[in-house]
Order: sequence, then structure tokens, then C-alpha cells
Amino acid sequence: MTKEKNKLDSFFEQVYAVARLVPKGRVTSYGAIAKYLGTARSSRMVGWAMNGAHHVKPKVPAHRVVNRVGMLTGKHHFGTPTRMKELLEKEGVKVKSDQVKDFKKLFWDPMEELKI
DNA sequence: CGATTGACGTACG
DNA sequence: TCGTACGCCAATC
Repeated sequence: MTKEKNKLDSFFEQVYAVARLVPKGRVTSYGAIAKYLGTARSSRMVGWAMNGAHHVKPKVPAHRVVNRVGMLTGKHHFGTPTRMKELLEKEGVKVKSDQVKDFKKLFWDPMEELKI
């Protein structure tokens, strides 16, 4: 405890929470999460938050989070540039040229499930 | 402590 | 319609 800081209230933890809520076989965007958290203008912070997703437990399905166009922009952060694609295809998400197919259909909007 | 970068998004030309 | 510029805010150099 000591100078323990409530990371659960940190913006980063909120991003992780939403990312973990993304159903298998579905994907979402940084902007969607940012917007849900009320920081739509700070969409970059969502990506930055994911930077620490690798050391957060439980595992954060960062591979289900892509940019606004469905491109796997963060694939280089998964150890291998093809890891993200493999993970998505493994869940049933079709990926072509680092871009999610039917992204519009597979898009999972937190506002649709968590809002209200 | 100031400048640059970054897994984005929107605005403007 | 496509390309470029800018803003966000935190972390890193």
C-alpha cells in the first residue's frame, strides 16, 4: 500500500477494461474506446495505453483493437508483425493486408453494450 | 525542464 | 476523392 495509486481509476485501466470486454471474433477502434471514455480527442492516448497492455493482467486483447479504418496499426507491438493477424484470424476475423475484412460488421462499439 | 514521439482522428485544401 | 496539417496528452529523450 504505502503510496499506492489507484490505477483502477486511471485512464489506462479504463481502456484495458473496455478492451477486455470486446467479444471474441469482434474488433473495435481506438476512437470508439476513447469516445466511450469521453476522451475522443485523445484517441492517441488509447493507443498509448495499450502500450502497457502487455504488462497488465489479465491479458488485454489488444489485437482486437484497430484503428478507424480497421488496419492493424499496432501489429508491430505484438512481438511479431504477424502475431496480431494470426490472433484475429484464429478468432474468426478475416484479415487481409493488415486490414480487417468486414470491419464494419465485426466492429464492436462499447457504446452499444456499455452505454445507457 | 523543453522538445520530440506516438498502436488516432478530424479538419482543411 | 485523396493528400497534408493539426490537435490531444502522456511518456521518453
